[in-house]
Amino acid sequence: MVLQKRLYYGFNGFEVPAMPRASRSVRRRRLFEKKVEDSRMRAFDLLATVAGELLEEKGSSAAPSNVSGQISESAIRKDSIKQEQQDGPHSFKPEPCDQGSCDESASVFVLSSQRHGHDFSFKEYLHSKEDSTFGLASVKTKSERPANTTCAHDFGESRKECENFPCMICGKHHVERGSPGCAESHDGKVNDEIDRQMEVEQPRTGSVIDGTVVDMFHLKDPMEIDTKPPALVSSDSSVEVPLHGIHDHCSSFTRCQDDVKVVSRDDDENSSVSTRLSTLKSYRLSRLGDRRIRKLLASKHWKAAPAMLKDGVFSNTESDIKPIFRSRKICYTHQRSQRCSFKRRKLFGRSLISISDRGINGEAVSSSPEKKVISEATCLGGTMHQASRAPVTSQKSSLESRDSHVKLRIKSFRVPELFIEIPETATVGSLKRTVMEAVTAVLGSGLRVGVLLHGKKVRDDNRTLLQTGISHDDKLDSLGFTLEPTTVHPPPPQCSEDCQSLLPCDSTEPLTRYPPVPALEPGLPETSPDLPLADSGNSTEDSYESVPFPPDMSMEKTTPDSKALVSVPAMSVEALAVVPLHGKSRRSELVQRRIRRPFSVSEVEALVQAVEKLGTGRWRDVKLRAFENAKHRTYVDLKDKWKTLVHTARISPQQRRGEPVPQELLDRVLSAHAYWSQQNSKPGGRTNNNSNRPDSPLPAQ
DNA sequence: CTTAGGG
DNA sequence: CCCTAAG
Repeated sequence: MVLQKRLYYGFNGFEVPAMPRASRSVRRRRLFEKKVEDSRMRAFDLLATVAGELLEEKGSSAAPSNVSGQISESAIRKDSIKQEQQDGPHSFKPEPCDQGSCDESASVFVLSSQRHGHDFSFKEYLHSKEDSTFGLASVKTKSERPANTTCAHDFGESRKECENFPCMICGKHHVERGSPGCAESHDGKVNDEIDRQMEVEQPRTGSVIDGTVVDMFHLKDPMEIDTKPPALVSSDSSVEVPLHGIHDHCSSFTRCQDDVKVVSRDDDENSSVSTRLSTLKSYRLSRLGDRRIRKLLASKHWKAAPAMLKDGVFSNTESDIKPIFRSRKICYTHQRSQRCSFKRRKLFGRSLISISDRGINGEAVSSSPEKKVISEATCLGGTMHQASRAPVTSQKSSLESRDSHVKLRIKSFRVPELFIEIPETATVGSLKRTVMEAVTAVLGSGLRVGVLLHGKKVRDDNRTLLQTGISHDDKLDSLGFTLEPTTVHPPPPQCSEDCQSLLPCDSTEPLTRYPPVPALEPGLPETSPDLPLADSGNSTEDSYESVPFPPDMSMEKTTPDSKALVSVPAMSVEALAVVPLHGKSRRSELVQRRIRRPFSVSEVEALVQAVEKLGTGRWRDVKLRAFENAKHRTYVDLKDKWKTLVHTARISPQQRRGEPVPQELLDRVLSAHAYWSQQNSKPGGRTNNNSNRPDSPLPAQ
């Protein structure tokens, strides 16, 4: 029946411009932390990495607020470079992909800062593929400083301790300060570790990219690493804050387009046209177990620990980051998760979104160790710098004061590769919507932010910025953020964990796939004839799918110059003291709230029509009837909308807000509401006659 | 999973 | 929209 050809597009990823910091009101929304029970919660791959700049609040309250939403890598580079030049303080140098076959491999942007005559640079950025719940990055210093310190921690072994996300804290600071213990782990030390690890791991995962070993390894739980709160930072606190940017080859959407792989095939044939396709298929198969999986996920992985909700202090930190996710909430309770799952299912409807390994691979590749890009840190004096250059004394004082804030500027997030499947007959519009959907789903299906400090992941959510050193510039040579999937994709039935680990990197298997967009298609199941409105509703629904995302979100138009300023308030030490470091809270995740999507008049009309026919109390049916294709409208949403409609209809027009709903509709709402209220209240009587379940249209209309 | 309601 | 208790 469905013989139309479908196109598969693979996006290697694209840049998502950073978002401006959300308003307090938005952030006020409580954040919950979810604990991931199953350590194996290996999300697939890391979705994005972000380079951020951190500023000490002091004096730089008016940090630049433009986000650079680079569209293409080159653009990014230029941008960055340009910016750098402007800012002066940092030297920025994109790492060229010099490796022969590394055409696709990414390049690493490195900003190094010069501190005490040493250059720091983001040397590599690696992501774990297996337990890819986390990405891993390591920082290498320009080795003027031999890596001789040794850390007692062995980062390797913990492959299975997924929960223990790898985290390395490379703190030059530490070295310089000669801190004892693991704190020393950093710089060369870590790198060595990594390199070694890589060597070891490589064969196992067999991930070789462009001849460069790009594998992942796992480190012990960062927590394990004695990341002691930075002692009051001293001296160099006035050092410039370097900006480290990391981008992989496909960091930008535009760029990815070049890379878009379009494979046209018959859905029922050539099941293995290419790796990608086969991959797609496998995913499709995996969908079969969707339900079961969801349940599993819900019960197994999402048994959130509401108890952690009160870890308050961190909430603050995270709340500030939250905006990045477009106000999406992450499931944190069992039920919630179910719902999320449900939604996800719906959202994906016939489409699954997959986040391919590419993301990770790409990232990893991008930072091939061999590549060396160390730009000399040069100029200083940018505004930001100046800010951070505040006298030590002031720094200290700021540290002491509980009001000190840390300001971060996230240049952009990178969303990993996406795969979508869409009929050839689909319109460009639907393609756009589909992509949007995919993006939305990916972004909304649960992402959490990872924080990288000096290329190392900071896993301890209970740590304050102060403790972590994020509030000290001297410790902030680089602060990075990563977007990580919170979803747990159960390993393919046929594959065991090992299998996964053995998956070749090259196979950019899509984790999610986007099926064709139904709308606009001729052969789509039409709505029942007796529901004209529903039809319109349906058709419109889809259009709603293309939720108007914030401009900066749309890949089509990104604002290159804008920069988001995300600030993370530093927490007072005292506050921290109160917060116990529960081991659990480590693996917590943020929950994002769904994006708000106001009902349009046409949607309202469809809703009204459906309710008139079905009555209240049958939201499921209403949904199916009028919003079947509106994946983002759940029956609960419809119910809620009806509730508000009734309310709206009762209040004076002046009190109404939002897109005005035609009075006519409101009248119908009241009418229907009254009718069904009565109908529902007196069920006893002649149920049959009067209101037969199926559909008893409102009498007088 | 659905409903129904409170938040 | 979210969150939940109930069914």
